[in-house]
Amino acid sequence: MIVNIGELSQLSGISAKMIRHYEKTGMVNSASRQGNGYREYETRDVEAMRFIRRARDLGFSTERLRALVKLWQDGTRPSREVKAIALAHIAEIDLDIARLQSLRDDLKAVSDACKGDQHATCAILETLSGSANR
Amino acid sequence: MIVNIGELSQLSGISAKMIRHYEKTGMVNSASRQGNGYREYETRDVEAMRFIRRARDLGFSTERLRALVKLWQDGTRPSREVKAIALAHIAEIDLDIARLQSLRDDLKAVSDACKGDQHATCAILETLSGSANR
DNA sequence: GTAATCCTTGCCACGATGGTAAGGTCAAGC
DNA sequence: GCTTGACCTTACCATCGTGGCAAGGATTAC
Repeated sequence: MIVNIGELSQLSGISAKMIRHYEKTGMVNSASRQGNGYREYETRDVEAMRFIRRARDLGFSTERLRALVKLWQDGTRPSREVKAIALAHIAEIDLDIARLQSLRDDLKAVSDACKGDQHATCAILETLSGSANR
Repeated sequence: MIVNIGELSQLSGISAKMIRHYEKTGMVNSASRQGNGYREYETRDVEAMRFIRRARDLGFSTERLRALVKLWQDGTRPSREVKAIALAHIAEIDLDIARLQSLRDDLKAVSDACKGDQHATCAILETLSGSANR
């Protein structure tokens, strides 16, 4: 089954634009071309692009995605290497969550101090302008 | 007290680069210039830039930051408007956290299924390539 | 033959920030 | 008075992932 980029896009859920981008930046191998210059893809490429979409949906960065694709293509990799990438990604997300949570708590505290009525006096602005917290 | 952009940068913790950027994009009023073309700032401007830095540290987007600065400068705003911006920001962060948490859980589940040893068989790659979950 | 739909490449945009380059200005030391 | 170094100015480019648009070629359906 040979498909053009549009169909690959539909089959994988990745825009044609991004497929070309992934090719240009070396995430996937360059597609072979038909006589008219159109890229041609076969089943294996559809699988690869679906792989990439699922990994992308799990939030893997381009860099890690690149490594994952490489390992996926290498039938002899130890699963340890794959897992290491996944764990690193999880650790990063945990950090992001903690950071956001702390930010959220700070923000909540600041916000709670503000009455939020029709008066001009606002604890939030006071905190931000430093008149309250220093 | 009149200071140049470098000193304003030090006093506020915002790079000179970004101060110019904020001016160009209308976040703050254009600074008046000295005879030599240098921007000149006074106490009020230092306060404004500190205000911006604190809000930025709390993760406010440029758009919301712009609104906050405006309200800060308007002595007659009802605190309700300020609080609305803060609450919207909090709600957004809550969404971000929930999204990350869900992502993290999915990732953890996928990762846990992988032995992570020296063998090539890898549940993570199988999940991503769709051979396991559909 | 024409219209519609695909494909190609290339350039510009986003948001927040940093880098770098090329040049003007100022203050201090000789 | 001249050099040096630190500061200031503007302008352009880069990031990262994605979309948009434009100009043009190819294909397909009528």
